[in-house]
Amino acid sequence: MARRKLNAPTSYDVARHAGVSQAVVSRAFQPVAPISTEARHRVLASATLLGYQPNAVARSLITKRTGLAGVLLTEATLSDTPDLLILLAQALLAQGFQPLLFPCTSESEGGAALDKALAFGVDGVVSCVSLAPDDLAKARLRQRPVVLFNRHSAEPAALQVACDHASAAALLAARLYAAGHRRFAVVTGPADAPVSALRVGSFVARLTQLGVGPIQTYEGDYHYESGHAAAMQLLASPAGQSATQRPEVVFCANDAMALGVLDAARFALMLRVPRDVSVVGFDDIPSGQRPAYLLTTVRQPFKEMAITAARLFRDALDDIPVVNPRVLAPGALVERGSAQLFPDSPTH
Amino acid sequence: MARRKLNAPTSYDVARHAGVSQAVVSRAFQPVAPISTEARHRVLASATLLGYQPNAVARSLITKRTGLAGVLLTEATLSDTPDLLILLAQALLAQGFQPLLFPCTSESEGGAALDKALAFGVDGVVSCVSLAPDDLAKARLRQRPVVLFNRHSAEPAALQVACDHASAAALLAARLYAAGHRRFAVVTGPADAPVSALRVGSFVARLTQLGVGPIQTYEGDYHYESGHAAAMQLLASPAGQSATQRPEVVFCANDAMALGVLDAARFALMLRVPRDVSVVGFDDIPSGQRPAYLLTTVRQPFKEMAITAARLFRDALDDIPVVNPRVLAPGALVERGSAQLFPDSPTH
DNA sequence: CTGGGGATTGAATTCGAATACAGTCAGACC
DNA sequence: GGTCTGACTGTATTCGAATTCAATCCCCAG
Repeated sequence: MARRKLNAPTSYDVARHAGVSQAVVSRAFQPVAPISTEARHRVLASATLLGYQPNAVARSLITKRTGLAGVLLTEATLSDTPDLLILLAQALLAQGFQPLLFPCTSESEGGAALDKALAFGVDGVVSCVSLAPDDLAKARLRQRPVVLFNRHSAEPAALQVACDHASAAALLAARLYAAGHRRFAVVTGPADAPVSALRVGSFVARLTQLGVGPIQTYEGDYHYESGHAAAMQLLASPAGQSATQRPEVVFCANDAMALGVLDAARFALMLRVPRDVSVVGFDDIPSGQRPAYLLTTVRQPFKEMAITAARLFRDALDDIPVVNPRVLAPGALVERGSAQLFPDSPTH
Repeated sequence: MARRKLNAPTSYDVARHAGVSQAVVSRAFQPVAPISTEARHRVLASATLLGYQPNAVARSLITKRTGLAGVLLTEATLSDTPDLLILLAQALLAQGFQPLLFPCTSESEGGAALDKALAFGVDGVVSCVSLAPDDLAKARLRQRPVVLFNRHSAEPAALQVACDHASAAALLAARLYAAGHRRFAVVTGPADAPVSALRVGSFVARLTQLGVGPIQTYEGDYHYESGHAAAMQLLASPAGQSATQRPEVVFCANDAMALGVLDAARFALMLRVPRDVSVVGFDDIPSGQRPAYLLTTVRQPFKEMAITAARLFRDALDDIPVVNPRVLAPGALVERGSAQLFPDSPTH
């Protein structure tokens, strides 16, 4: 394609107009630099007159900073918890970084996305996608901080902010057990989703510890529809299966699937929730809060997590020693109406 | 902050390793360039060995292309229709552009966001925020295409992709009128939301045209809660107001508010939907599709719109003459259970 | 055996701003 | 008055890849 002249004024144009050298123009745009106030005013006046703005590309070439923060996330995360992106973007923006999006179709694309981000010259990355130790090493070699968000790495120095999925899930399991439930089923996320593994794994482990027998498992994909399908399989009463064999509790690896389970139970299977079956999820998405659902779930403190991640990011970039590179934020149990959580209330 | 050496290999490093000049390395990374296949292979081999990737910043400085597409959107849009961002991001990615996010807190920040985007060196912008003619002019001066997404500009040459909100809303109004409804209420979005104005304005205009009398209006803010509040005011039966004065239809400028209206009607006011009141929205968000809501609404063909916007963007950037700079995509009426749409069925 | 032409190559320049460094200038102080 | 200091200013260089242009090389026709 033909090179086109882009009549954006350069620092030389401004310099000529203001009667100074290009270096002075450059200095006028830095907060602290050896330049007289008089010169600065004159330059800025000429600049606004000509509509000049420093070219970020040229600046980045020499400063090695672009002001860009790569944000790696899967489409699943994006559609499942859209608020996360807003909060993360705001937090990064507040620290002076523009979020550059790298959507991944699967959890395994993290490495490629990181490479791409580094090639784009991002100052660092916040990753809501798993990254291999090699990838982290590559970024560190380039002095680019990587903050893992709700993802884990064995690397002790890796920066990570995550919700304490395991503890919350274990607590939830214990509460349900204490309420008298003994027959459980779980709906997992896709096999490669680390967060699902953490949640479901911990939930099941706690129950097993408490002596609960085999727990039915259905592998979902984080979407509403798969929750619906899960319920149809887990809760349906085929000939020969009595209601006393039906799970009393269905725990889902995320809220979207829990809503699917809930709707299937109520509208397709004509079960009463929570009387016939308790449904619990994880995330606390807005629609679960509505009176039509009143989903009992675990809330992730996304806002705080996002702010922490952005701060960690910035500190690492500024070589400020990081006190605690791995932040675990507690999940909060949100009790609404979709689960029987009290031993005294009748479960049948 | 101290300048730190970032040991990312440069084209010179690769050149030395491969025993060629820097120019050859550069050429090896372009799809078509005067270079022998043998040299290309050798360079690429050295490159992978050293972990070299061309520095996008340096490249951009000379090519005047960054491969970045600014995406301007309000937080309202982001939280209201999160799928839009995914689809837009995917469509831009498919055309070879990385989406750089510019979240705006209000519709009035578009100009500032555009300036920022231009300063970052984006190749162009897709804006889901209103832009003043001055802003568009500025971008054109720099040869940066701007595609308005669901926003309108009087400028005849402006690139725009939008859902035909007006026609869809008018059609919806006519259908409801034909079904026998005569008492209407509307819940608008925030005053500065152009899309809300289009939808509500057209809806009301069509009804007025059909002879419907005064229509109650409630100004919402696009959020679920404001829909709930709207319903409490519009549908409550204070002393002296009989059910025959209650609106038969509540039209909301978006689905989120419609869900709020629906829940308030059913759970707070104990009205049956659609028997006592019909509720319609606009957008077709996932939760409205669930059996708990079955919201009657208008679907925006976001996927097609996103693809069109990305294509328009690319074509404009490549100087490919744009056949039709203003694309209007039809909205599809989605009839579910939340509104009485048939004249023959009993409305009382 | 030689010259022409196409295919490659490399040296040098370019993009635009930041900065090291050397130079200028005014004022202060002795 | 001379010199020193500090505050600016300007020149030249730098960042890393793309590209121009002149120089080579190789192959083949004459």
